[in-house]
Amino acid sequence: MRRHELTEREWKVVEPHTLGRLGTGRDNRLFVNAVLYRVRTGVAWRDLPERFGPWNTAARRFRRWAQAGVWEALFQAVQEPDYAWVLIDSTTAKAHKAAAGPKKSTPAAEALGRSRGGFCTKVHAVVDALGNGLHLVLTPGQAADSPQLPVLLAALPESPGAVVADKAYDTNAVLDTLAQQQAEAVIPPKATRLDQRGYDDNLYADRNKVERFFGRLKEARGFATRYEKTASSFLAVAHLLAALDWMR
DNA sequence: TTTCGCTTACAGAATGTCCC
DNA sequence: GGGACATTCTGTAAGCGAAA
Repeated sequence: MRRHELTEREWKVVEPHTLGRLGTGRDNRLFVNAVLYRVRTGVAWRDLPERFGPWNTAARRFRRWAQAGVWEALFQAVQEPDYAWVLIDSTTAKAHKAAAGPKKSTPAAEALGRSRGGFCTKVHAVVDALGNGLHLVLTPGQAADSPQLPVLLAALPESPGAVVADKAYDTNAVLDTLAQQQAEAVIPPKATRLDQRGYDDNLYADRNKVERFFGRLKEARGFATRYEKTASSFLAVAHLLAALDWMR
């Protein structure tokens, strides 16, 4: 087995979710390994090693699978969440110049925007009590964090016991959402709040798990820097990495 | 002669399209 | 699903004329 390739155990999990008819097309495992190689090393599609076949074919197949929801389905299938509490945060991925969105779309529609650090995409995530990814959302880099919290929670099949997030999420709208879901808000109040409400600081100390989740994903150069023009392709990269993170 | 500002051409990358 | 090629985008370098 070469570096970056799927282990036997990982392939057994991934294989049921792959597309393609038997007897046609190239080896699905070889293809998934090609995607992993690219995502983890950050090489351009056209620089894909020859052992993976024509780069163009692999690139297009990756997009087809992304549009068919294969990578997202895999991400959802591997989850065995602990909803005792969830942690929410965001990170930014600087966009490579080649990631400028396709002409038929707009930068905002492809989750691209200017922020500190330049042209970038913001990745919002909710992870379970053990620090495993549950749902991911992309927005342009300048987008605020707090409006995405309800979006992330709405994607969960059940309401968590508590939600842990940093001060950026201390808004009335967020607190209302959590109250409606009967989830404890473990969010420090902003310094400007007149009501400096208390929160469970022991649980808040657990917030590093979502930071570590991003850290693990960012070990892949293809996630730390966005090379994809479309949001769907970049989200597919994130889904694949988050799925493999569950198998670690 | 140098500097500035503008335009143009090109390179390099991901994605789209046609056809099989 | 695959092969070949086209399209579209940004950054950069080169070319050019005007002004200092």
